[in-house]
Amino acid sequence: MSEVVKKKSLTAEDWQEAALNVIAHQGVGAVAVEPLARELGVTKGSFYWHFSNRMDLVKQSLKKWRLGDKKLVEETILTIKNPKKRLLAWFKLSAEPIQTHLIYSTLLADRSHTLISKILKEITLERLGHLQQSYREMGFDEKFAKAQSLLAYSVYVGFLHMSKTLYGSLPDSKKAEEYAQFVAKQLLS
Amino acid sequence: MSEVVKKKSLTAEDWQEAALNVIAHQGVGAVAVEPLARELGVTKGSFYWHFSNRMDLVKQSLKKWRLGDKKLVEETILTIKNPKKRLLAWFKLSAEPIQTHLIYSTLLADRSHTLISKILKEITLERLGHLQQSYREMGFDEKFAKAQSLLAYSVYVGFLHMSKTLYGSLPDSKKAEEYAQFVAKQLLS
DNA sequence: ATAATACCATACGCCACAGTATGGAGTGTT
DNA sequence: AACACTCCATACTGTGGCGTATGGTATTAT
Repeated sequence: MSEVVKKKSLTAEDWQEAALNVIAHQGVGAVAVEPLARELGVTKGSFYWHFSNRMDLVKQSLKKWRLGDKKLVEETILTIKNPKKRLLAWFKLSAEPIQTHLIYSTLLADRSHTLISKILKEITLERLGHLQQSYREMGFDEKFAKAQSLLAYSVYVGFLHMSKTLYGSLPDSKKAEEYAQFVAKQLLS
Repeated sequence: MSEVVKKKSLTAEDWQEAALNVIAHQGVGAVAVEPLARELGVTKGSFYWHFSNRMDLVKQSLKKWRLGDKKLVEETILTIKNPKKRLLAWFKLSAEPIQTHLIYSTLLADRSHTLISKILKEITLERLGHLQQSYREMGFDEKFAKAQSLLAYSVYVGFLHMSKTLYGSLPDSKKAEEYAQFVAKQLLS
């Protein structure tokens, strides 16, 4: 039914998506050219036509991921005017079983390259900013908003790892919803 | 001053400590025999006298780590009778800048081997049990104790990653103490 | 002193993957 | 029909690490 039409040739995006899939489940270190080529049913010849080298693929893949993730947050979270509701939506989205979270949680422990560390720091600071802003808008003072946003973000990161560790995958939407509600209750009062 | 006495020969423990150091900073995937040998000033010949192969080293290193970590928790946390004080002590220890936390946080994103996943799950469940027990002893009902322990443990895991991500290393004792106090205030009331 | 044992160096074969060089099939262009 | 361009296969070279085989040196035991 789905995708019966065999593609004649691959695009750079095809390679990036395959790479992101590997990153989400095995980490950046597992992104290898030849295995990927095998998986896609082609050879290295194709790869080196689309990319200059291995790191180039990783770089562009993560760029693609960041763009998609940013778009998701901007459309579903930042559009919410009420700060408390915005935070709640953030907690809920955080617990949603989607690939972007898997990628992020895998990146978090990867210190194999300065590029990764740099990206991680940028994203984290950006998101902490959003949280802090919301807490400020709720009327809390600067210091508390900062501490609370750090706490909330720690919960987010920790939760991702926990679920992956315990269940082998992210929890289903129902359990996630429950958990998000509990977290919100503890962190929004 | 320190360790002026050059050792004549290496022990298996020397290799394990070197491996744990690599794991803490680069992850299990970065544990390689020849680079380690270079670092220790010997050759592979030494390694394959002490261990049967690479995975054997990883296995024994993580075993050593778990033993040390378990001992630490048992001596400094589980001996505390008062459950609230015990939890506070746990939060404080969690924020302490010691290697064992680095190792744990690095392992959390490593899905390169079933052994790692297995170990992670065991440790996590064990620690969650301790937390849950404490919350129960504080008088909370089963369901709340479970949810709260999951939340607390998420904060712990998240905090480890956050500090490493933002500051490149675990925070100093002073900041850690501050943070632990804040967390305790939010999660112990 | 001699023999055994502990520890390590050297040298080897093997393999997986990175990256390059080049040719060639398909498709569109004029 | 001739050409160009896109995409990929094939066939290399090079490197880094794994694991083995074997011999050597220092230490300890007897």
